[in-house]
Amino acid sequence: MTETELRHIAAMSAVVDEGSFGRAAARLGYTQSTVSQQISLLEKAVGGAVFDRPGGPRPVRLTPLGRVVLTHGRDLLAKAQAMQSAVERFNAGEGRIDIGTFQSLSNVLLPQLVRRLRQEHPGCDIRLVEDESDEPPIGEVDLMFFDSPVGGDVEHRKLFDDPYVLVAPRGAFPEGPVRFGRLDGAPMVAWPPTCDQPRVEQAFASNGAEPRIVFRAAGNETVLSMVRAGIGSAVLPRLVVDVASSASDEALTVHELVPEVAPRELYLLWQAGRTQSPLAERAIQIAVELAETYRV
Amino acid sequence: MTETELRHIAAMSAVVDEGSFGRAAARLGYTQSTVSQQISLLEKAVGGAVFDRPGGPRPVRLTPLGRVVLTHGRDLLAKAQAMQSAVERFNAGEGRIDIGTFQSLSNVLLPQLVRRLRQEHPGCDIRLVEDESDEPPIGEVDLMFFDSPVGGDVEHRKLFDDPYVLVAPRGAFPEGPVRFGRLDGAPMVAWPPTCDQPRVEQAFASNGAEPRIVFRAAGNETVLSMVRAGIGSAVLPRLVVDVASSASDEALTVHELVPEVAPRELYLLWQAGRTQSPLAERAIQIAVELAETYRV
DNA sequence: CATTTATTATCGCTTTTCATGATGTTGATT
DNA sequence: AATCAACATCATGAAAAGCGATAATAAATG
Repeated sequence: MTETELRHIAAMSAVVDEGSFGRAAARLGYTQSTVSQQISLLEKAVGGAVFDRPGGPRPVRLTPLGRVVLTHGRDLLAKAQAMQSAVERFNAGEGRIDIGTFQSLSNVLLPQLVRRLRQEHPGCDIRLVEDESDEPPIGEVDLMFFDSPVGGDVEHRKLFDDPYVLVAPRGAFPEGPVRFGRLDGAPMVAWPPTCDQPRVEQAFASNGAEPRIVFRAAGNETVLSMVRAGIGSAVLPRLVVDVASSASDEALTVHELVPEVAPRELYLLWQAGRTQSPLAERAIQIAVELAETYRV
Repeated sequence: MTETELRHIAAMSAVVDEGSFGRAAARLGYTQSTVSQQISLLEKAVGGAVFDRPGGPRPVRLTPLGRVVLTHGRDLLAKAQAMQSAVERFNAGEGRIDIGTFQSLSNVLLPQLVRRLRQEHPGCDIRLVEDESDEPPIGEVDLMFFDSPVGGDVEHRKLFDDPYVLVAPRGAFPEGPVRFGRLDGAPMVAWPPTCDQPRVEQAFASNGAEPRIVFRAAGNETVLSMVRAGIGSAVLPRLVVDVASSASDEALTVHELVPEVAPRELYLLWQAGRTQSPLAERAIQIAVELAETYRV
């Protein structure tokens, strides 16, 4: 038995609408002959006539079997169309995207990225997965921000370098660069030893300075508040400072460090060898564009 | 763009289940090559890859687009299968049949017909449309019992003749045939003047007898009860009497009429030129068979 | 490191199906 | 009887399905 084909059902549906094979053919862009054969094949497939052809100029009429086929068939056609439109929406970027991030990284670039994505694709569904554990949740997300180009099955794109700077209560240091030696024994506020905080403290050690860490907090805003309150200074990526405090913050001064600490790097990661959705592709593109504006 | 085909979606679904093109092919009775091409065509149709093929013995994995297609596609397949099974049930006679009838006609043959249909097709849906109006509801039913082979676009099959007999309270008449003349002025119970009751009264008239109708009721059982109660006699089709009263009904006697009244005829009608469902075909067949047993 | 193994992709070929245009058939209408 | 408006059928060329063989790939294995 031949397989029941969507286009045959479409033909049948059109015939029912139009009341004649010929008009149905015209509507579908086929020949009457073709429709005739399509219906014939459909009838072979379902094992019986779906139309009574009274002959002459009288319109064809559904048989009982035809009613059964039509009912289900239209359902089928509707579903097929739903699928097609879902695919089209997907390809137009109206899908869903899951972006992984770390709180300490996400403050700068992510909000702009999300804003532009939503602008371009109002229908899309953007989910942010924030995870402070050391285990990056890649594999569960489409895209992920991170500060190192993890190994393994992961592709990456470096976005920009974010140099570390010293943030101090106004007056604690004279304007201009500050040598690491000056920080030996100075009171410092810092992140907990996650992320690349260890790298910062490594930098102190290799410059022969041992800071006195008087407070640790994970939130960037919290750390800066402590500094503003004069509790101590902090070594933070520049973008964190720029974003979290206005440039003309009266209570703070920002100093370059000498010698320079290896800057924090920002990467966009995704699972290797995996086809991305158009939305994810676009997200990468936008992220790179935005990164340009930060790379001084 | 190529049209999205059910068989491609089926292939995709199988690939997802089996984790490999080859195994999917085996399951579907295709070659691996064929499945590969089917997926390729499907991908052309939806405008992007649905699988990531990592190469080597690693199983293929769905892309985001693939997930969209699979979700809708499986739905589509389910609907297609639902249609096929509906068609099969229909062809097996598990469909529905609407039978039109008149109460005064239906008591004899119909119950047996329904019983046998249900026996053969336990899943089928039999609906009886009883209509006492003079307008036969043909067109709204598949099959219809009637007492004349209506004209127009109606095909018919004569089932049997049902001769009229006289039913009387025991003792009212001597055993054996009764001449019409004997009924002149006799108390009679009768149907209301619908159906072919007029024909009966016509028979009286043309035989020079004028009965005294003391009661009219539409229900056969009611009429017979009246006769049993001695209120009068009745002229009824034989089958009505046979069915409604046991043959050895102590209170009744049954007499042939002389001269014979043109018997009531029972026809099975259906709309001409219309393909009947297998269930209806079978119903006609059974009705004819049953009719044989009544045709003396 | 070379080999094996488990995969998918591709090529050429045959068979089937699709769609067409021309022609035949049917039954009402004039 | 001729005409008209339907659907059916037939022959044909084009497209696609499906197959078998072969290549290509990447992990696993020795």
